[in-house]
Amino acid sequence: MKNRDHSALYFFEQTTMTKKNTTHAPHEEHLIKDAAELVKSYPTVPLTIDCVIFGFEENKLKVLLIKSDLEIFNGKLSVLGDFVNDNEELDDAAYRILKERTGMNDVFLDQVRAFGHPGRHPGGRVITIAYCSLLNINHHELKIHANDLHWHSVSTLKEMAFDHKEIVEACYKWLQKRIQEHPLGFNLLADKFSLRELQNLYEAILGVTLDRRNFRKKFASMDLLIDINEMEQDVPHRPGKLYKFNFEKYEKNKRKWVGIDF
Amino acid sequence: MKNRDHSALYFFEQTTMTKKNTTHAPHEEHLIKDAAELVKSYPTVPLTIDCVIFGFEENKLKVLLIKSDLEIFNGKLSVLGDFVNDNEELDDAAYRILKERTGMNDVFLDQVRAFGHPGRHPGGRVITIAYCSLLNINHHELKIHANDLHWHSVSTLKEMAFDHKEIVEACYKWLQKRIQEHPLGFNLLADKFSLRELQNLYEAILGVTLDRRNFRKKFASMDLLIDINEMEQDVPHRPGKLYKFNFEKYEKNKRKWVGIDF
DNA sequence: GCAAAAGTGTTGTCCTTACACCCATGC
DNA sequence: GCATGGGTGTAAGGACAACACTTTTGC
Repeated sequence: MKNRDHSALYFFEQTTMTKKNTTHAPHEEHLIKDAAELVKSYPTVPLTIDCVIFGFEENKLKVLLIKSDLEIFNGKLSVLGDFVNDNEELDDAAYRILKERTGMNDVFLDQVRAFGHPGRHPGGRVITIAYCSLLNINHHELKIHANDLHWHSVSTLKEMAFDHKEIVEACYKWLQKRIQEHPLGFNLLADKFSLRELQNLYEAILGVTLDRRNFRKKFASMDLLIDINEMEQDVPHRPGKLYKFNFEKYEKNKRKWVGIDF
Repeated sequence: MKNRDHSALYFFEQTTMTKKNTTHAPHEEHLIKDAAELVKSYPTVPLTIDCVIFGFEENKLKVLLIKSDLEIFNGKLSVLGDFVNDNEELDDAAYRILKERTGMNDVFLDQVRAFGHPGRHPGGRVITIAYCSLLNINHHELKIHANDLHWHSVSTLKEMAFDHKEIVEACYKWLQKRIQEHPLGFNLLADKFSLRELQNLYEAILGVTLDRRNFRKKFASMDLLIDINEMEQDVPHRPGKLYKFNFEKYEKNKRKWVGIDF
């Protein structure tokens, strides 16, 4: 069968059961009538969500941490977590936790992945699903300081409670990848920002230094920044121009992506 | 504070507690001594894993499905799932399920994400974690045909049981992205393969047509294919050269990745 | 006037794309 | 000899990397 002459869509319009199946009669003898009973027979496990909330301040990437209130961890740091309520959407639970801890709910929040190592919680098996967020520290003064809630530099993380070091690192890698493919960064700058601030942010998150001219050219060629004809104020050097990100245009054009590269 | 003159690493060597913390005494009054009791107080939920196993045959991408044995779904299709045993690693559970259903365990398997919509299972709330795999259909004859296990064309999926349509689609998107950044595709070709086979695979998975010369140049420039000086046999046209993928070299060189693009 | 950062252009290299012809094999 | 896919090269355009000097402001 030839392919080259077919449009790509053609592949996706064909019926393709393998022959093997047609030689077997369907097995309909043991259908389960009571789904609820089936589910009751499953083992169950406590489920939590951990929110890894990154912020940016003084040109450093930070992450919001508390001291674990488990005595066994002896004051080690932990990310913000809580259990998921019965019949609560996972995403909703994540936003609830974020709101409970920071008062914010106008922040994107993405699921990263589940962590379920049986020994990860000293009190028994607990599955956790990590969510990741990025927000502007100066937009969210911490009103609660229970458990020593604070922004901690990502670069100086030592031991943490549970497997939270691993979770933070997984989220950090996820973030590094994500910020290169999506305009996350603008969520953690002020509404108006200078190109220098934008570059500092990328450099801090990616852990690299970038050529200033090339960086500016890159964003200029994307044509997604709006020059608002304002300048920085109160800086101890020549003030830079301020921009806004053109979210509308970004949403319209999105990403036409094909590019094998590994 | 200036950044431009510092190496990237410098950012990651600094201590950065915010001032806010130092103005608050630690709250040590309510430490929890009994972690097990704490965990016992959490709600629990059944946890399953669903394996979305993609295969490639006759230039079409397929996915391994069974008929749901829940009467309520009336024979609708479902991916391979099972609950996670007590104290079983999530990854282990995924490999166990894959092995139970296909007999295989030399296949990569990656977690995609968790699905936890409260209404997704008719028997009550069940959280599932989707794992995704890609394998060579011809390496794995299906020995079990319980529940009408079969390879189903990805392009003709209709309604499915549970939220499995959503899960398959999420995994398909994940796969499309993943195969462009990682050499997954070689797992589902024979050990020796022609460039045409490789291209067919990419075209089928990505749903595009690619220019043959450019495709070949791309892989030639990567220099990750080993020309084994053999030719295709028994093809009804001019035979092509056969290659192997140089996994060793790939592993050594990996990916030095920075490239903002959205 | 000095320190600090803003702003700006060019060149070379590489990657990507588009495109057309002859070749080897089976039938 | 014909049908099918294998194999190849080139030119143009775009993206990226490297690189240095002048300008503006606060102090």
